[in-house]
Amino acid sequence: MISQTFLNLKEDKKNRIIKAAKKEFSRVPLDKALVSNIIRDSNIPRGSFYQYFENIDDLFVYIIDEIYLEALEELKINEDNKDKNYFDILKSEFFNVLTILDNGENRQFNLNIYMSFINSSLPNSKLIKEMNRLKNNEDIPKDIKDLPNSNIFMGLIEMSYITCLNDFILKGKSKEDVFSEYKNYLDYIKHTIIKTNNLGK
Amino acid sequence: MISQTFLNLKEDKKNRIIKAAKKEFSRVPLDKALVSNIIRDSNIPRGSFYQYFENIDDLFVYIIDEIYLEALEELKINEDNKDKNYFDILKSEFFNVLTILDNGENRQFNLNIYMSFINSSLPNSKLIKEMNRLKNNEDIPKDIKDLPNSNIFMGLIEMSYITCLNDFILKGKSKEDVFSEYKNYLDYIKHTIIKTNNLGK
DNA sequence: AGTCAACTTGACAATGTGTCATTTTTTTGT
DNA sequence: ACAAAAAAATGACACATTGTCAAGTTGACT
Repeated sequence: MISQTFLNLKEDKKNRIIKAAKKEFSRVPLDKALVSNIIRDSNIPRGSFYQYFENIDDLFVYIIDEIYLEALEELKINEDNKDKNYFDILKSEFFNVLTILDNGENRQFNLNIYMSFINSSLPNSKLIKEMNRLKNNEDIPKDIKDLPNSNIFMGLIEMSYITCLNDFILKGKSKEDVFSEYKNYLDYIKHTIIKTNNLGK
Repeated sequence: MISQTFLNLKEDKKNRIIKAAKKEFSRVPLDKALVSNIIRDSNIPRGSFYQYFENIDDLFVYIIDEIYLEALEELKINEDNKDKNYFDILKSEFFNVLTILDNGENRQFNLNIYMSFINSSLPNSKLIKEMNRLKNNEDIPKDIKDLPNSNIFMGLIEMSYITCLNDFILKGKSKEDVFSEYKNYLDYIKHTIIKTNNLGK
């Protein structure tokens, strides 16, 4: 866990460290990130670093939680899901995620974060907990939950999400292309559900 | 590239190196594997290692190509796809892959290989080239290729494959469970294709 | 001014990588 | 059979990185 000592630091010093860390996490994924670079760039002694953080993972978790949880909160506030059907909600949620990530300046940073997520288990991250919560979504409407093959097409929906996100981040496809790809998958799935189950809406 | 010098080595020495390397790649994914461990275990001097291999990736590629390409070849020979429809071929191919991987003794090894694949680009690997060739499968029957939404459900099929492989390797599910999961997805997809396109068979 | 806990610091041991000059072995030409 | 040349083997070395720790500094409170 991050130390109280770090939290108590003067804003200037704290910001220098955060800035240097962001720079390092933009350079490479967590795996390859070096404490040495961060202490050089932020101009703090080695000993201090280990006073503030248990290790580099600790700092990583602090930074991503700070950045993405904030962005996620902001989107939630602006979201209005009344009068939308389930598939439309999914689409707009995906669009929001793309919007957070589609920041030219931070593209490499986001890519490295994504790779770090794949590779590391970061049990202390609030962001990861939040993402898992979203994954085991409890907001699935009852009529869909009750369909005979519910678990299968919920699986297909999740796969589509992951695949499209992968295309965006790892294959560097544009936001527009990927969003349209996601919509196509969802429409196809929705279409087949209606055809095979004679559902309205 | 691996050096001719290594290939010319006496069997005994070569095997010692391969054995030590397999041990190391079973311990951790490529990222974390140490040359130091391999030269200690195989009892060769540091200089020799770098005489034989450019770096540790080089050795890694050699070993996985050796192991998996062989296994892949063997399966191809035994495979008889006559009189099978496309979905059944996909199922038996997936089953074969599971069979290669479902080796209790090498489970950790396989897991680490899989993680290494996700994390590293290994352009010299014949196995990776072969896998990409399989991915852009040209054996898709014409009637399926010509369907209106062909690319979408080909996408769904590929996603199912990757998801189920992930469940097997990363989530540690059993071969049986994962195979049944894969069949469910494929049957669902097949079913919806038939329903929506009125295809026979 | 004195005390004490909290904070800071950089030198250090431990561990790793890749290189290279030197030595040893093998091959080649006569 | 022997010398020269080529190939292979070797380990010390320069350099980089991590995490620790003993010693020094600070500042709040008495």
